[in-house]
Amino acid sequence: MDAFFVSVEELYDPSLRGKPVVVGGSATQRGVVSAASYAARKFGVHSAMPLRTAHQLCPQAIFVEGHPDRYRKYSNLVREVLGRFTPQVEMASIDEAYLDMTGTERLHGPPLLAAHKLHNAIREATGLNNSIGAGTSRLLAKVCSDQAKPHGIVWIPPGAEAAFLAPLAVRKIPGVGKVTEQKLHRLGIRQVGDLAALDAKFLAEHLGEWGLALAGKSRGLDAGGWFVGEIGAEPEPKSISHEHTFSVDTADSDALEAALAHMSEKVGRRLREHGLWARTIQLKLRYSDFSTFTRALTLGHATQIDTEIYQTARELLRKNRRAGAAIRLLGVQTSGLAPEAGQLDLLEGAQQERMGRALSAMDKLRDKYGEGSVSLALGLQGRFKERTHEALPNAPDKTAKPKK
DNA sequence: TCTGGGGTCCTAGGACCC
DNA sequence: TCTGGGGTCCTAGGACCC
Repeated sequence: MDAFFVSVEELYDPSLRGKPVVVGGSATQRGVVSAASYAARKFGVHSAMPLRTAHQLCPQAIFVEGHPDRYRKYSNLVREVLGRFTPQVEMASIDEAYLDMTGTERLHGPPLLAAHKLHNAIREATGLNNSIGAGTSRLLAKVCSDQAKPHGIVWIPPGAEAAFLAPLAVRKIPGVGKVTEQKLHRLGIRQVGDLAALDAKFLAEHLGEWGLALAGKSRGLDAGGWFVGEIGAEPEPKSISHEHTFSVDTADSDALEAALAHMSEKVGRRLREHGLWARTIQLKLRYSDFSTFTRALTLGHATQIDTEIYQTARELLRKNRRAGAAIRLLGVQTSGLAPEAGQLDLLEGAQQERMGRALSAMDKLRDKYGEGSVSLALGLQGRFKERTHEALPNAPDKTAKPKK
């Protein structure tokens, strides 16, 4: 999808159309640009840029808050359209998908015709601009769709892959970022054609396993960790996390632990939604100087219980934080996810099951009556009301049992 | 100009096991 | 008295993507 977040905002407020628009928050807020309209891009504004920088570059830009629910809604609409063309659809992100069109020629015609139908169908169903790349691999399709933007279609027929890729900058290959680009430049490699001309062994020597994958990509193949496997399988998440950058750095323990409790509840809730249990809890810490640390602990069993996640994260925080130092960001991540609770003795297992059911009931109450309607007895002194403005209600004392 | 939040994959070292 | 080879799990950090 082209400038997806901006385009969706334009649907809700047509007066934004054609103007420089930045999605991500106010111009003075801590944060970065999630999406910029093409009018804003003319001023050098792009995603991942600090909001304040964007404001300097383009003072007349309109800054709007992001609305994830709206984007999810339109993403689902697009997904429905894609499903009409082939069952083998893989959403690669909220605004990007791969379709395996193998064997659909009799239904949809040759690649370019099928792409046009799809392009129009998406536009009709959502009112949103989109770009389509078509080719013999996911890598090709992805690179083509980038070249097709905005609102275009690019198809590279079989056999033309290498010639199409050769003149492109190495940075155009998905997976080649700033660091790899610099590394390649130092080796005298600037274009994809330079890469393709090299011996795979040479690349492997300088870049390890990644070099081998690059050699394949430079020839238009789906190689390396990305892009392997069939299109269409919805993979289970490997980690679930929540993090928050404070609007002002803080060393206040109550505020930090309240934030941690809030994030633990968010993570626990999403684990339950996915029906997943986590064995590893990770704490993420960022100080004022932007130095960032992670500390993890793997439990003897798996959990999806808010309090257990919270207590583990809190221990990690208490043990590892630099005393007195102001903290910019805290995060809670869970990994080692499995669909079952796993190793527990019978008694503990039964307790976990009951706790899990109680929490799911709480989740339903929150759905119905709002986030503040129920809370776990997390024993908080502080309140967490950063940015989200959903302050936790006063928690009962530690001895209180969760209500039925 | 100070740098979000949600992810995936890779690397590398150490513990531990056979 | 010096010191293998393979494998898995865990931890920490980093590149990269949207």
